[in-house]
Amino acid sequence: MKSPRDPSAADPRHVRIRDTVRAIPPGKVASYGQIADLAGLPGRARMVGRVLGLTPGNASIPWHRVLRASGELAFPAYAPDALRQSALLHAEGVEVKNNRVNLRRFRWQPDLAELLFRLDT
DNA sequence: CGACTGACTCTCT
DNA sequence: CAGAGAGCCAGTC
Repeated sequence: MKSPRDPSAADPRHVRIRDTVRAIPPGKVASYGQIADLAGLPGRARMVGRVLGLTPGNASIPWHRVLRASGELAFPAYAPDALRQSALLHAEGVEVKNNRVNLRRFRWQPDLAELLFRLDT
């Protein structure tokens, strides 16, 4: 029962973004812009960050697998969120060095078949 | 409607 | 490779 004054929860764009982030497999990462593109929202990288920020930390969404296009974490090194994020990444085998990840090694690059399969189900 | 802000990205130096 | 600048877009005031 959501009031009509709370559009964010029902915004189809937000839903798409969260679904796409959930499609990132463990041990892999993606950039904000990449998620926006895959979600059918090119140019909305900032919106991806916004949605993740609105999402409660206890929600079942791998927010830690999303980084900047440079491979850097979106938070300043040593910030609580950055420490938490790198810990989660390390836990699944992703190396975080100097607050950044080597995208050449850990970037998630789904082909069309994998993408459709993961977004479906 | 205009000004500001920000879990962004690209280009140029 | 670090910094500066500009572009972009949704949300807030």
